[in-house]
Amino acid sequence: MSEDVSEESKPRRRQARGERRIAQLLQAAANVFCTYGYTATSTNAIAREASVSPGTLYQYFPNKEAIAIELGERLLHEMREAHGQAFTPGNLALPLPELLDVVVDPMIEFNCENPVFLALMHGSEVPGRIAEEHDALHANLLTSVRDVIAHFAPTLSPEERARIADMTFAIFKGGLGLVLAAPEGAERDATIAELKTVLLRYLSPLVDGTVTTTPTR
Amino acid sequence: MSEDVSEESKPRRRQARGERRIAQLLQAAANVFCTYGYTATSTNAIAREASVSPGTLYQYFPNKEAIAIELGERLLHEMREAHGQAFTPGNLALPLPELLDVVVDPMIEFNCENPVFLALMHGSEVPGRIAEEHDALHANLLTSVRDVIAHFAPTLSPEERARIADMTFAIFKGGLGLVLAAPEGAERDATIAELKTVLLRYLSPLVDGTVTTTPTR
Amino acid sequence: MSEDVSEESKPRRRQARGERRIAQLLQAAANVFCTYGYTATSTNAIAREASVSPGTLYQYFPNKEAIAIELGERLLHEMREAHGQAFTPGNLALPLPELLDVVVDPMIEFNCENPVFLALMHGSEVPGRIAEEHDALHANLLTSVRDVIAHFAPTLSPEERARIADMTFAIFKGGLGLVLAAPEGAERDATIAELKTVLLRYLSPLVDGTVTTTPTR
Amino acid sequence: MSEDVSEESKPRRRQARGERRIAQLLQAAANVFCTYGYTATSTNAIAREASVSPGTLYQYFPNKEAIAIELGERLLHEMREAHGQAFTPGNLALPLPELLDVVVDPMIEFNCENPVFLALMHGSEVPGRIAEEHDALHANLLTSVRDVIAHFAPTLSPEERARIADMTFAIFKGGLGLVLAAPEGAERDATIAELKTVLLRYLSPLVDGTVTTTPTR
DNA sequence: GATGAATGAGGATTCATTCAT
DNA sequence: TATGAATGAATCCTCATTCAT
Repeated sequence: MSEDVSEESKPRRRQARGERRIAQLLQAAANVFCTYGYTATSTNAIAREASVSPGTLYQYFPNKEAIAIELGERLLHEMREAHGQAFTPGNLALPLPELLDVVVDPMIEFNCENPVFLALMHGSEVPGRIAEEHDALHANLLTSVRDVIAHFAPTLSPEERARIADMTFAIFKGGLGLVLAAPEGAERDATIAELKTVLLRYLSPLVDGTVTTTPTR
Repeated sequence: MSEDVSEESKPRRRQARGERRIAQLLQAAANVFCTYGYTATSTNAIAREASVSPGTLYQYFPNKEAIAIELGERLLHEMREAHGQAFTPGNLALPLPELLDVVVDPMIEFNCENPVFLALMHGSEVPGRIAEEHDALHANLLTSVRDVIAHFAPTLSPEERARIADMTFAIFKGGLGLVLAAPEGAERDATIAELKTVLLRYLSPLVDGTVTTTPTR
Repeated sequence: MSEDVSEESKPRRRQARGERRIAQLLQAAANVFCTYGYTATSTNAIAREASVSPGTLYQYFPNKEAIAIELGERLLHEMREAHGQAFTPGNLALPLPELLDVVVDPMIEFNCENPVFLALMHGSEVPGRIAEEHDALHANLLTSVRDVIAHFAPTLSPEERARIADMTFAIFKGGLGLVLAAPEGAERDATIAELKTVLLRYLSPLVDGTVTTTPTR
Repeated sequence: MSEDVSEESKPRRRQARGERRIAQLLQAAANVFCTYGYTATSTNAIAREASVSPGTLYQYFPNKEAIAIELGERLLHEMREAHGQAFTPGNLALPLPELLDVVVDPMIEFNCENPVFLALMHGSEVPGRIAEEHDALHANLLTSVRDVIAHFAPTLSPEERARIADMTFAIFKGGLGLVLAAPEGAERDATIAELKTVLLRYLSPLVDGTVTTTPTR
């Protein structure tokens, strides 16, 4: 009798358990990645942090890279969902200083709450040779930056736009590192403000579209 | 017998041999660090790259970290020796654009020739928790940046100066990553120019000393 | 409640269901054993092949060996049922060439349809140290061979008979391997014929019972 | 001084040690392969049997398969060196019974002393899908058998010769299994004699070249 | 019964480091 | 000094088996 009652609740509960495990493992992975970096993190360490056996981890992920990928994708989703509206047309119409507030603040906030995001983007620490998984995050965010740049400076050549977007993103990542390294409170806030200053000074000459990329030479 | 002949020449030769070994090992380490990153580099790989047995490596370095430290120190020395005059009083009197050329160009050049330098600074990719060895490089270079900042904007509070120096350095590192990632030639040159543009726009408001750190708020 | 309705129909249905499960699992095991060999086959792989959860498998078999044993027993039964009449008195009266046809052909056919049978007999590939499960198959079939030998050469000592039976069986197994390895069609048929030739030439001197076992010495 | 004395003796001694280790590891592997079979043998078990650490094993062999391959090659060499003259022209001129003695006896002897040889040939127990490493042994020995067959029955078609060689080799392997399973002494000798009987009866009709391959059909 | 999550010991392999020569 | 053999703990990953649901 009771077997027939809820033909779906049982599998659902199972799935729910599985989902919880995955979330738990990803959270654990985030912690360990943050503490030791992606490369130095072992799957066993993740399992230990999640208080599960190594076998359990491998029931949900085929290897460490898959964990990083899934974690990155989820964070990206989360970020888009939480702060995706930052790039809406209405905001794009704002003057640059306000736009920076509207765009940078939520990004910073999100990264403060999920410092593993930056860790994943730093990824395999090899400079100039970024691994696939982290590329995804990179590429995805870069695209957004490019779009904003394109909106503000539509007359630039694609190469110039790409270069400016790369640079903007590099600045942001660098600044974000400083922000995360700063103790929460006034110091962190000041660092955030400083980062916005950099971006504002760098990008404002582009706004009217009359400035060439390399004015110093 | 031959040990008695010249009580100094042999030790000296030994020292010379040792120095060559060390240089050889450090060069090998630089290569492998660049290719695989610090964490993923094994001491055996370094020894192999140096065409030396693992035992020999451990005769000169107690562990992997010591190699990175020594490598960093030597690079720092080299850099100071090659481009240390950039910070001489004469140069500091230059207007900012010229100063940037004079300071940034050699730094970039040096890093293009020694890409391992950036690799070491990225170091253990962990954000906000930089390992000892890389701290040294960091701290050392930061000090230089701070000095320049102090020269240009002597009225700033130490905290502001530190913040600006940190940010400047972060920008430089981020830009340097882009430079190294760009293919040599026009693209790389443009990236270098762009980096200088960022720095110029960021720092020029400080020059006359009338600008506060956070104009956007 | 519903348990009281028909005290037999439900258990029976259950037993029937159980039987189906067992058959399904054994079939799956046969497939996987054939493909990867007994040792390299995992119980999880069997369960997957049977589209069943690992837990279900263990509800019917205590471990991997039990699966092999049961599979062997069932195949033995099947074989006896399908081709057991080969050894009936009427057939034993046939002259050797015809008897070989009558005995060998169905055996070959059965093994072509159930290649796992040979896999089980090879079993744990260890020579001279055959595992329990496979021993059963072995012993059982050997007995049949011995009986036929005894019928044809009743004057031989038990030891000689045992030796000849062992050798006959070894030849058959070796030949069967070649048969299964040969592509179906003319090549396989020729291999079968060749196997019968071997057996005929080996055994025909025994038929009149006047030949000793070792004529070459 | 003493450093210069024997510039080769030291490396040589090292090489000698390495060679000893390799021999020791191969011997250990042979033991374990014989006891548990190739598939069920773990590299750790081999290392343990050789009383060395797992790391040591991997200094000499990249993986388990490489051990099996090297072991097979060495055994093949050894066999050829010890009993290779069995196939010399002079022997091929012998009548079949004598030839069998001359060929089979040393082979049997060698295999009794190196039972791992058969274990390697059984290899991955999968029927009809023999792994590469074991193929080498197989192919190599088969070639010898084919050559002898070709010498005795030059008029046969290549297909028939191949089939007869395959069958002869299968018989030998099967018989060899029985020989190794038999306790040393009279019983083993009788088994050897029986194997030769089989081969003699199977192959003697071919000698005059007048017999077709499949007389029963 | 059925499921599939969970386990943890074990297997292959690597690596920082030590040691005998 | 230099070598490279040796170590053994640690890594990634699998698998037979158990257990809660």
